[in-house]
Amino acid sequence: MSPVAYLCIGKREKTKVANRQAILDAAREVFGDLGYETATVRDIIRRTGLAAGTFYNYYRSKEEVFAALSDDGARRFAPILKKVRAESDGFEAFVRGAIKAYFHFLAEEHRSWVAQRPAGEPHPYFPGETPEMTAVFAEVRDAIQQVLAGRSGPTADPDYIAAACIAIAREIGDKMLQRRPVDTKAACDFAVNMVLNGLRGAPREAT
Amino acid sequence: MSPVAYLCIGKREKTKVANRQAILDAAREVFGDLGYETATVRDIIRRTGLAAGTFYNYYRSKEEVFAALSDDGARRFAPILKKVRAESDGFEAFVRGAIKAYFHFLAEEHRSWVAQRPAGEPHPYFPGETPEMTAVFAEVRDAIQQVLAGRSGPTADPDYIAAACIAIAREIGDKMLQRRPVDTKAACDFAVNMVLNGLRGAPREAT
Amino acid sequence: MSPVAYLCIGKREKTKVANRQAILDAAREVFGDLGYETATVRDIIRRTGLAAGTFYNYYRSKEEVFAALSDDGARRFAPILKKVRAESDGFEAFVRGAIKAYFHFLAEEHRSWVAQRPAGEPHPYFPGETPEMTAVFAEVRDAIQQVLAGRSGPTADPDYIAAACIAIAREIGDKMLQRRPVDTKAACDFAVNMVLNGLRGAPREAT
Amino acid sequence: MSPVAYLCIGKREKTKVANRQAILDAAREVFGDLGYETATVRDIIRRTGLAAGTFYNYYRSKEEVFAALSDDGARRFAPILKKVRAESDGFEAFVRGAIKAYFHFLAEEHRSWVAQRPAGEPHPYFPGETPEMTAVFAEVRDAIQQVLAGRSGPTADPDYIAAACIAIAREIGDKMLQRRPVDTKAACDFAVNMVLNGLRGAPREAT
DNA sequence: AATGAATGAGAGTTCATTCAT
DNA sequence: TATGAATGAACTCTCATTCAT
Repeated sequence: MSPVAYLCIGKREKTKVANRQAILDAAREVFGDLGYETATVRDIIRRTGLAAGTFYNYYRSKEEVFAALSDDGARRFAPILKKVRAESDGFEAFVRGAIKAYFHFLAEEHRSWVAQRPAGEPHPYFPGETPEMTAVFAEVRDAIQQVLAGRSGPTADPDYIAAACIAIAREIGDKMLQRRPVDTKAACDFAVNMVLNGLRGAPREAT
Repeated sequence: MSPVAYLCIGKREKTKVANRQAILDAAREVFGDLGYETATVRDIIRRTGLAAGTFYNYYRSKEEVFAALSDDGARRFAPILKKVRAESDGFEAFVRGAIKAYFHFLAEEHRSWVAQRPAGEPHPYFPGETPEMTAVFAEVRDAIQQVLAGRSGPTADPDYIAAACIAIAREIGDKMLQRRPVDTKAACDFAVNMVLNGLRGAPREAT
Repeated sequence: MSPVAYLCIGKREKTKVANRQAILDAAREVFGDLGYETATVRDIIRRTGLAAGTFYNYYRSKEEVFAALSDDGARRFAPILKKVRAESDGFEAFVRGAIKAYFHFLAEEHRSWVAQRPAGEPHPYFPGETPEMTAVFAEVRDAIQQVLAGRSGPTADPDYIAAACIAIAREIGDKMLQRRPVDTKAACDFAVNMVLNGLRGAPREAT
Repeated sequence: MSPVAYLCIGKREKTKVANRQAILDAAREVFGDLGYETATVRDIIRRTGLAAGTFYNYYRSKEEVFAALSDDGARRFAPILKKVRAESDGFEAFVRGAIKAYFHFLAEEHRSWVAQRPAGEPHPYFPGETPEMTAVFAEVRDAIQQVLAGRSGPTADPDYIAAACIAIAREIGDKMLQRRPVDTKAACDFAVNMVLNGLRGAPREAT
């Protein structure tokens, strides 16, 4: 409408992108604070300062913004993980690199989504179940299984192995974030040790 | 009330007990299917065929039936765990016994509560987060920490150790239940191996 | 069934009367404490120690027990009022006698039904609206109107007069019960004065 | 929000105000018909034709709409009463003015809230207990007591006096509204007479 | 595109009443 | 007749979503 509309990136355009991001950020915080079920769309848009209806211009539902959050997390962690794989020489190096990367990613993320586990609530929402992390774990699982598949000799139960590794990383990562100060080095050492020593027995059986 | 109440149980008492159990069972299923938050009291009573109000003759709220479920699970697992501790000679024996007991408990339980993870749902409720298991894990954590505390020499990070052990047991137990046939022996071997080997490194650091 | 059933007044018979009275008494208390609307049938039967269903053997509904309470109150006050009328010589004597009788009746009644006016509640239930008193006022209204009708010369607005007298008696009676000590004499004097002097003007107009 | 909000009112704002008023009016009617306790939020919104949830966009609870109604009534009557006090020379003039003002206020109000006393109902809600009137009476009580306090010589029981005056005004006002045609003049004369003559005796005692 | 009031299905819960025992 | 568990309609209130502005 305005004659210069095609010259500058319209304020509207910028707002559109900014709003999408604002909603995403707010959703991350709110899901972190309240959990997926407890969180309401109102909680999310209230935190953005936008109007209720505006939410639906960007996401069709609470579920969709959750999915978007997963994508977002995965999209940021995926390249990190890929780099680790490329640079790792052997399974041990990969495990060490991946856990380290994950713990740093965890620590550096907005702490906003760290679950505030409300005491009385029976069903807390914990970091590893964050939309972002759910997607991350899927990536990790694939990576582990591909690495294992590439190893010489048949490997015992790659599905169990991936599950156990992720369980350890998730649980220790969670505990790590609850401590002050957050000590990624110590957590990393513990988790890597646990995984590598733990697996030392298992694959051997298969040899 | 009647002095012979414990000898002859009237039909009323029988249905009362049966209803209480029916609600508990329905709640287990519904929580398993939908998760604590999504599940509604109506979902629970609908599954029993009872009337809406009847739920409140037995439990005062959704939260209370959840707690009852936790108690129920814990009450049944606690003595098993205690027996394992009493009969175990050393940490390894305890771990082996506890994991075995847990996996058998898991397998023998009503399969009713096995989460049906509906594909599209963003926030599944998985077995290890079952009310029953939540309580069980608390018991296990205590047991591990007591056993660790009793060992000679300072041990590295009992909190991390307990967390990792439980994470493995939970995750592998979950995976185990998803396979057909359910092979407790294999799952048990894997988990025990993982835990014992995994920990072999960690405590050593502390010596 | 028992062979002597027709000889003695069965325990059942006695219980039946006693239960009816117990429910009535409980209802009086509960209506007094909570108000008609807030009070529940459960509240009433709980106070009697009887079972929920038993209530319905005696009264068909909450409304019916309320009506019974009204009758009860009226039945006890009616003869008192009748006696006052019979013994009163002239309007003044009647008013004096009736107010005195009412205030004593009020003071001597079980204090149970004195409204506990819960502070925050917007709509308290006050003594004059007690089922018993509602019926009493109807009687008084009739008495006043009959007395006025019997007087020589047409009287101004007997309906207004009755309303005003009752309003004063009710309101002052209420206030009286709230004071410690309860001083029926002072309240009585005030109310009688108010009514008699107040009316002195009104009927005169009609002469 | 818009800087000219007070100049041009958008259609939205208009309906918003209209809805708020519609709910208030409906509440007045419903409270009048059913009484505070019996009335439900559903009853209120049903009468407006709005959706159930809409009620909560305006009032947080039944209690809040009741309070709003009280405020509304008091806000409109308070200035009238204040004017009467300012213009009245002496107690008699004040009483006469206040009662007249009250009766006119009563008559001119939306008749909507005139209680429809359904015959069978055991616990009618009568005008004087209307949320609006409850607030009004509090004001009147204060006014009477202040006027009495300002009089020369100690006065007998100002609390009883206020109670009696209000009782008369309330009751006669109520009766007045039930008659056709509504004759404020007659009711006013009767009530004023009653109050002034009635009090003529009482204060004298104290002299 | 942004707004925010309106919507109405559905949540948890209560309670007068019924009915098998 | 007494019991008290079962019933289910109705309540207050929430919230994802729609839609007129």
